[in-house]
Amino acid sequence: MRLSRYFLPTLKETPAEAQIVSHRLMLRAGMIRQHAAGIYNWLPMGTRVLQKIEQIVREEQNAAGAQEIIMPTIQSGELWKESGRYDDYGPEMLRITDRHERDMLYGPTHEEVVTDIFRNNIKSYRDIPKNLYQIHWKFRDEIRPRFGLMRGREFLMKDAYSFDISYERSKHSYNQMFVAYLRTFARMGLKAVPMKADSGPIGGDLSHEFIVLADTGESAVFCHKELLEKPVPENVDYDADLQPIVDEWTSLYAATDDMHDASAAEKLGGQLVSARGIEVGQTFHFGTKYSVPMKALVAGPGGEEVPAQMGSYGIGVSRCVAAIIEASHDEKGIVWPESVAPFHVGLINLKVGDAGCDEACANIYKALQSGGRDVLYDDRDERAGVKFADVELIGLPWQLVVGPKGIEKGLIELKRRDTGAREELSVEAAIAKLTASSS
RNA sequence: CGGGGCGUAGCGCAGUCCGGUAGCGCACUUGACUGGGGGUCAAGGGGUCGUGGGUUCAAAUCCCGCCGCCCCGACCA
Repeated sequence: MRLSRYFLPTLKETPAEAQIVSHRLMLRAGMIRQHAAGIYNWLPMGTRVLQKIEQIVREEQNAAGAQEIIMPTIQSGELWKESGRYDDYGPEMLRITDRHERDMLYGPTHEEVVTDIFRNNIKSYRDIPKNLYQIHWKFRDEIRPRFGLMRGREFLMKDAYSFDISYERSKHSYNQMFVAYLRTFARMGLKAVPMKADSGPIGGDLSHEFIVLADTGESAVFCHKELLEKPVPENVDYDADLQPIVDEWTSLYAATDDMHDASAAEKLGGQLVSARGIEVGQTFHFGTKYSVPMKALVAGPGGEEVPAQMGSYGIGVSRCVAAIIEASHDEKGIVWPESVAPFHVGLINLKVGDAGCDEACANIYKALQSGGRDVLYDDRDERAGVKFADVELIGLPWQLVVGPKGIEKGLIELKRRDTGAREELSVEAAIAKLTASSS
């Protein structure tokens, strides 16, 4: 993409309403603009990152055996009356009446709808397990939206729902999502620690919040130091027994504020990490909470009808964008992990109009693109300082700097955003280096 | 919803106390000079001062209502 043609309204100064770093940087880097309290427009730069994250989530969900569907954003209130939540949910649910005075709502979550899909189409234990997920927009009319995307009212969420014949079997579905989450967040460059969560009135131990440590986190969290360094599982066979992996991750102490056991944590001594955390995902087994009232029954091997055992698994996709920035930025701006960066390389032409620079940049631009790299080519007729500041603000992993002095010697500069390391090399060597590894 | 703060040009702000017809920096436009880390010089454009009403010869400024945004709290991916 040529920057001169790209819609990228960067800001030198921080808008007054933005208090936390991710919100500030997203506004300054031209990723988002606020539409109303807790509701945002996603501009091209933000959209690219959001889609990168979405794709990682999608790939890992698919690998774990979940199947993507799309459910409506506007739902019928009838289903919610069936489950009993229409009256329970409260003002957080945005209620709408259509022209025929029917009760509708903008979905804050989709247990009812997915349960309805399930019961209408699945009748036998032979047809399950099933895990259905979607990635789309939810609306929750928060009392107080704040912190930009961190607590918006409208947000992009991945929500998966598993259906099993028995509690024992549903544990496997739960474990599949648990392991998929470990991998998903790691691929985004996030260190997300699974922490025991309050599973509410249902009880049981099958609920975890996946927490990213960051100073601006909304809640206090505590965990064993080792959890932050633990490598995530590779080449997972999701049909195999995943319990050992889950046990390995859940045997070390980790708890959010409301689940914190001070005396247990004390025993860790110097191994205890006490920090703030951002919740980026949650896994939750809720059994027959919806399948019983909504009559989502399947015939078991003996012909008896039993309610499906269900679980739900959420990832705050748009929140992840903010969480990644909270976890990865410096005084100059965002430092994107390569896997979610909107572009791989920022190509800076220091002297637009100089024949040598223009030609070298055009060649590099073309070569990198055919090598599968996303390149943001700063071909604006601007001073060097402006260009460097912008490229660093938007946080691309690599900078390629092409200037007349270097070109005379056949050299350009390659710089990493995260380490600041820079080297001078030939055009060919730079292209080779940037197209070598896949990411 | 309780408490606090803010609304003046795209962004950051001054002016409000003490009423006299709107200003600064950045951004933007044009030209020249420039060119290796948020340029220089010159000339420009852009604002019903959130909104409705009131007081007054006169309101960004004083009074009343409303709307919006931000922060702390209760609530939450």
